[in-house]
Amino acid sequence: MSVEIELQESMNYTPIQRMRHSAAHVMAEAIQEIFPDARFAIGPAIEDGFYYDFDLPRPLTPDDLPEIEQRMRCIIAARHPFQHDRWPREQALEYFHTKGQDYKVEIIENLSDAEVGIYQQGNFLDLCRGPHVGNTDEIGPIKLMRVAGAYWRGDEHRPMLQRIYGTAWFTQEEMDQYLWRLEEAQKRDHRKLGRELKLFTFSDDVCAGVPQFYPRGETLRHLMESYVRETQERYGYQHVWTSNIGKVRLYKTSKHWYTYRENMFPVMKGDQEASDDDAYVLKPMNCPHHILLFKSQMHSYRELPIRYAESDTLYRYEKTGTLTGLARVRSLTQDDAHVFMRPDQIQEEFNRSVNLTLEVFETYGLQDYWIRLSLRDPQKKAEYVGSDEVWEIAEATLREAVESKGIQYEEGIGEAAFYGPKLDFMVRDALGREWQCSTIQLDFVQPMNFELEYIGEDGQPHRPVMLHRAVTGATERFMAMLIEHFAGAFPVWLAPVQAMIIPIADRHQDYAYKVLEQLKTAGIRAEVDIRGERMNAKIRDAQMQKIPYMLVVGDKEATAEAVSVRLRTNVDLKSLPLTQFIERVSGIASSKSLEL
RNA sequence: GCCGAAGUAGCUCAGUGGUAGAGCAACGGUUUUGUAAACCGUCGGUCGUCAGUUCAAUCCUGACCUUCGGCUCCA
Repeated sequence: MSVEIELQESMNYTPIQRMRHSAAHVMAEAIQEIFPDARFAIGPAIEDGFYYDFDLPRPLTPDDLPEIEQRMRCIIAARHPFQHDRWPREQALEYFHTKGQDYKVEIIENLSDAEVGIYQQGNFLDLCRGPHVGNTDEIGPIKLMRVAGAYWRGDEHRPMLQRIYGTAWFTQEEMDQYLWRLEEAQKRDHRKLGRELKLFTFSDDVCAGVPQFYPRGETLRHLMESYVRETQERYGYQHVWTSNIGKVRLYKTSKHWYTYRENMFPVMKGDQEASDDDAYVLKPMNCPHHILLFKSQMHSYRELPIRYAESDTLYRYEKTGTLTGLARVRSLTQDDAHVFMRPDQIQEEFNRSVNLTLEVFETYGLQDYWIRLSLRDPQKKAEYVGSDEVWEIAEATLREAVESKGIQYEEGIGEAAFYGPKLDFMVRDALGREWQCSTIQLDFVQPMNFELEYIGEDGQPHRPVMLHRAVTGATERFMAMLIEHFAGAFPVWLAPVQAMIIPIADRHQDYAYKVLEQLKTAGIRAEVDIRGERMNAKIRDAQMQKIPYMLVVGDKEATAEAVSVRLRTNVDLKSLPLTQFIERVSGIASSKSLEL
């Protein structure tokens, strides 16, 4: 987000945002007291709080926060009024230049107004459009959360500034509630649950960002992927399999090489005499491979659309600093598909993709997502391939398709893929970070790169249009989201272990295994807990593993061919005939119900 | 990749310039249990890796690996 936009948006601050923005200024004053040579960048209100970016003579550490916070409290208690003024542009430039405030000077230079806003509280004077609260004592409880690095203007080629994030609320109750919410969110963190529920792990001896899945995690992956596969087939997709490696020249043809070569895992250069173009890399994306499948045969207009789907693992060398549990990995399994179609089929194929995605979201009970229409940044045309004309057609077509479908969306300028605009489904994780999952991309460019053709009704070759789409995106990232969405308590159809059989005493083990056999025969994933623990301990452990059903078996159950059913919701269903339990679970699992 | 923090037993963590501890887990024994942790005992760590400083390094310094919080990026 540009500084200009932030400053403009600040005009529309809500009361709490205004207070948070004022808190940022107070923090800046505290910093000025500690570091008289500090240079100030920007300090807006954000969701739940505020931040301010500083250029300081030394790095901040978390140990600095208490002192800054203490000084802020003093400033707040000193009841300084926020004084607003408007200075002529030249005066402001002169002032900030004299003060060595280069960042402020740069901001003013980018403003076209004749006058600029100035706010002062206590000894701190800042360039700012405001608005602010009237007096520092109107600022509620504050807490500084963390220090972080941030590039000036978000540009990695510009200086790295130090950012302090803080939170501010009108009342202590709201603050406490917010901190409690953060704690609760941390309990859902998929990295923590992934270890506790024995789903996956990472090893320093493999590769950063490459998860290793335990049996329970693999079961979960497999169920997720099977579900998408079945659904896709119902929607008319055909599955293909392409390799895990490809030659550099393939990705040069698709132009991916020129944008992403730094992110491709090199494998080897085969023959010493071979050219660089013949070197191998691990497959970073499927599109060129699917395109080869299409291109290697003649196609009639009657065959279209052709929908090739593939769910396999791609490798991308993501920068180390970007890796985050399963949410950002270097080995990602995309439920990818490429549709080759006639131009007149775009609308229908788009609808088909959207419907497929929404159906899957519905099954998972996902509601906390939003949709972004990702467009090209017209200021940075060089970063995209394809002519203006093609882009205009693609963007207009996609926008028209979204609107005719009646979908609510927000536009994301500069969020397009390098070959075309897309529709992205954005989901939030437990800690409020947003991740792109599903995506639908319209592409007129790759068919040109590969000179794709089909034979039309007129007997002449025509160029097809492509649709790239992923339903859940990457299995890994979607799993991260599901773990957090369900807090590890997966619906029955997804639970790696659906039932834990708990024999009360050793003499009940035979019956427990008999129950296990019958459950397995019925396709229910179950285990017997034969450890020498007491029943209470076994129940506790199954509960902590979020296993949907705990089946306690003792003398009564053995004689009655029954199981005593306890749900992970603490509900006790008492003794049920085994056949009745099997019927119940089978029904819930096959309907993918979220009930127990 | 950049800024900052961190890495001690399988997990959660304590600790010190003189080669380390707790709880849980695991294992062994006792107990044979009716809906969220029985009791006793045992094992377990070249303190992330490699160099350097030092009589002596888990502790200090450097590089690297990995993780965490952000920034940038995400076909």
